[in-house]
Amino acid sequence: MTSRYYPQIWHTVLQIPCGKVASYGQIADLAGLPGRARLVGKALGAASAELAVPWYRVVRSDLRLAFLPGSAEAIAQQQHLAAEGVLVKGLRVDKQAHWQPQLHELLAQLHY
DNA sequence: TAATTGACCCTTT
DNA sequence: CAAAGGGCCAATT
Repeated sequence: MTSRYYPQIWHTVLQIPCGKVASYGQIADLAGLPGRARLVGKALGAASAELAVPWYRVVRSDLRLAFLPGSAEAIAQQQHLAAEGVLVKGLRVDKQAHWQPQLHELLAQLHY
């Protein structure tokens, strides 16, 4: 992996609480890379298993999964989410599971 | 160096 | 709700 951006993207994805999901664009913004949602996808695809990055907690902005419905990846993602109690109604994740961090929460994370 | 490619997003029809 | 069109930009070829 050659990108210098991937580490900060992974770090941000690690911030998503268990049982919650965030969108690619959201992660890009929080990682200080506004407008680079696509890069987040690349970074997740490049993340090795040892990094234990919760890639399955990242979905599209409309809360639908990024994978083709029925694909192996989509099914795996649904299983991971189900294991955390995130319900998926139809093709999209329940809005209730959308991570909406408050400013004070983010600031707390910056406690170096 | 130029063209192509995305695990995307937003607005408008 | 579905599709289209335009925008985005690092990585890859």
